[in-house]
Amino acid sequence: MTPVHTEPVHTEPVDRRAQRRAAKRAQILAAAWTLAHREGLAGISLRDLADLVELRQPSLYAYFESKHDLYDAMFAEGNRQLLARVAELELSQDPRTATKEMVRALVQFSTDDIVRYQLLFQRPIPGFEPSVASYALAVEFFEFGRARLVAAGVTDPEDFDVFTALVAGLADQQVANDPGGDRWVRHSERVGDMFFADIDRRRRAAQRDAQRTTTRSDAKGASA
Amino acid sequence: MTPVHTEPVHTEPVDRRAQRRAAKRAQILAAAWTLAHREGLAGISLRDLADLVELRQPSLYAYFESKHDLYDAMFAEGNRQLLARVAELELSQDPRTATKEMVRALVQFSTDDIVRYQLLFQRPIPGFEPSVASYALAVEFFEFGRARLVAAGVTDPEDFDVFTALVAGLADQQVANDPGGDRWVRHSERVGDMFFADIDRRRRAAQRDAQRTTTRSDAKGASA
DNA sequence: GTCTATATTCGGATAGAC
DNA sequence: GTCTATCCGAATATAGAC
Repeated sequence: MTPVHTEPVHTEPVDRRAQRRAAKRAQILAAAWTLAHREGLAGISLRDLADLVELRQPSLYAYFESKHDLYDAMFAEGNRQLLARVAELELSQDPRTATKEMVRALVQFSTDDIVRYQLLFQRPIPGFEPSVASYALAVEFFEFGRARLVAAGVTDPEDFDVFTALVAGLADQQVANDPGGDRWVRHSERVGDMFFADIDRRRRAAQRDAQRTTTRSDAKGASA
Repeated sequence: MTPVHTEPVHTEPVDRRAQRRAAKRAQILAAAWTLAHREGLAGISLRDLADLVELRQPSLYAYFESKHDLYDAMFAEGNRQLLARVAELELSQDPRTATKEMVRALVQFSTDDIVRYQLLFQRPIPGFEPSVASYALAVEFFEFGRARLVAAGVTDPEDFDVFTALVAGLADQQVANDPGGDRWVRHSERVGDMFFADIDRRRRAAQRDAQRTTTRSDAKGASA
């Protein structure tokens, strides 16, 4: 009963301690997602969360500095999942096909978990702003998307704005009106084709204009 | 000072009473929008609201049965404003042009007041569902939009789903990333053209397929 | 690191006098 | 219809013992 040495009890290797701590943190995070699915993101209460992981509510503060800190961890986790999803995609060699595959993956990812979608792409928690570290993950995905479009020959920022609107619209409608389904997911390729057809159409129009200007004003001079 | 008859004081015509009441209700509603712009939709507190209209907080219950009832009135008002906006549009005779004008008007309407947009098109208040009467206004606008597309020859529900996604995407990106600006508003016509070009392109493809089937199997027989 | 106990704040809603 | 007074609930966060 009465230990002769208290030393051995306290000499649990630091690695083990950190490991146990990380595991508990992960458990709390998982429980937070469960609660968010049940009550909504804003509906998570630290009391309920503590119950789920068999802790008292104040003990959560040993793992997260505040509720916002918890949201921030969820935001980071969601973004890492998104990055992992696109990383495993085995994209086509054809850059346009690859772009459409990415669009579908993103819309599918959105409908797979709508509270995750809300946390990543909407602002459902008043006052919550991700930390710079977490936000960097979001930027990383954004830049990945842009790179796919650049590879497909789309470099104009205006074109990219149009593209983001198309993707956002598919995801938004999917999540809002057919959560978990595929009513808008299945239009991903079509919308991608629509976008590239528009790019081509505008390029032809621009070429035609340039042609007309050249022939009319000066046979082969530089335009003013 | 001391009234001989109390009667005249109480015989204020019912019309006047109702009028005063309606005016106060409108004042409260306007104050609620002001607060929503300042603190967010979910950030409205009945105490602050009462302060703004020089009432005590419980007195608000003489005008609204509950906070949800207040949100419902705001939801209805926003939808009436949207219907009024499109009603005054003087749409073009050409149905495709008219459709694009409507798209621009909706995206512009969204960026004109982002909390109104959130209330009408997102679900920022957990647990709030509009009443049937208010929801009917939203349906009315939806049907107006569908009628414009039918007039433009677009009747396939799948096509309409794609269309709603495009519009939702423009509004969503506009509100989220350039509130009050026009970074996505200005792409309204382009996206409309993109959509109709896609409709045409798919029709040509369908015709070509039908042609090929007919010529190959039976010169002029009905397809199986 | 976990606990008990509590501080603190704030919210919507109700009772009942006038 | 408006008021004062109050209820009731819920939430995050902190203090301090163990």
